[in-house]
Amino acid sequence: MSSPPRSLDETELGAYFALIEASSLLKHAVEEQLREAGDLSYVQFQLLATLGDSPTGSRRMTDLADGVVYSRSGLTYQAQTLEKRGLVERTQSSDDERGITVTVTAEGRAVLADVFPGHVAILDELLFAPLSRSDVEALADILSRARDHMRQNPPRSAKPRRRRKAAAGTGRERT
Amino acid sequence: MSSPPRSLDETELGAYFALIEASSLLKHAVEEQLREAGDLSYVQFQLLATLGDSPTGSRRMTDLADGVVYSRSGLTYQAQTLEKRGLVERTQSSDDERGITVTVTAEGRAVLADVFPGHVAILDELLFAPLSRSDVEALADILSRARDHMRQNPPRSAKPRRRRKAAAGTGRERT
DNA sequence: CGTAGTTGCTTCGAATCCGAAGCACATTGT
DNA sequence: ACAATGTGCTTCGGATTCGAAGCAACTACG
Repeated sequence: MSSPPRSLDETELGAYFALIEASSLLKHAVEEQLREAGDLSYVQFQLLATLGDSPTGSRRMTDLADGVVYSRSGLTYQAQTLEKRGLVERTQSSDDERGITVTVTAEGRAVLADVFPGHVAILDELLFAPLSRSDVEALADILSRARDHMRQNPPRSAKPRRRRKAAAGTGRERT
Repeated sequence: MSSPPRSLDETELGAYFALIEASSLLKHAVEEQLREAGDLSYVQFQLLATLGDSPTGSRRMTDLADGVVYSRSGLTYQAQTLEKRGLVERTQSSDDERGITVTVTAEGRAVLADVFPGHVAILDELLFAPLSRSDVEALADILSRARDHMRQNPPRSAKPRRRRKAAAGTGRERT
């Protein structure tokens, strides 16, 4: 509310840049592996993996969107793409007439299994190779906290679908 | 070459997911702020910031591409976009007839200055708020090492421009 | 000098992504 | 039951992305 604008020191800048760069590089590498091994985009892999993780192999769209950092529309797009390939199925939720339940198919699991070893290998080579055990532990701990914090504090996005009237008048709008 | 395929333990998975999620969330948040504050995409901001960092305010395209994790074509696109808005200028390198030197304009610097405080604020709120000083230091240290390692080891991308002959016949291409 | 291979950047086509708007079902209050 | 509001997902339009192919300028080497 009142924290004065301050600049970042060198360490903070370093952490920020390293975070962005490292994740970008890793993501690019993984994306390439996924494309070659199973013709999957990163999101598609994330979706399949999330579904495979579930005991029933299925989730609702919204839960998926929560798990992956993705826009709803992007999720719809990828779910449709995966469905066309027969890697997932989409069925109406029995509970909620407008809810869609996405389920990974046998073929989806097969593709997942096909891709996974290479995926792990990339992570080993690129991310974990230069890190010690305690590095990995520290990374997991620190970044988990950061992630949880960010999930709780949607910065100014995730608006309630339409700034509820004028309650959001933070004086931020332009023009 | 011979490391047997192994699975990742819980900590490693945690570190990996936390890295991807945290960076995604942060990037999304920052992107939104940049769009609202200065109508810049993340890459555009990175480019301007990189240029602003340089003493002369200019760099060659290739050096820019190295600094940012980006495809060449994407860089060309964004440089053109920024040029149309008058935030950068592109001139032929005197040295190399085919080299392009990109220079940030006064207006580009203005936009940068306009956007920067909000940018820092977001980082403070979302990334640094839940972290201690030593967390930040550890993060900077660990991720810098990871990043440097990845930069040195292009996984299988960054091919010498055309897989030298048929050396890459892994039998993976589909039809 | 001339030819071959490299390197810097752009163009091209297609895929992917997002936010805003829209539609349909659900829930709540009266 | 009805209206008002909230929620789940999709559609739409446009922006951004990438890899592959292409063009032009450099470099090496005979």
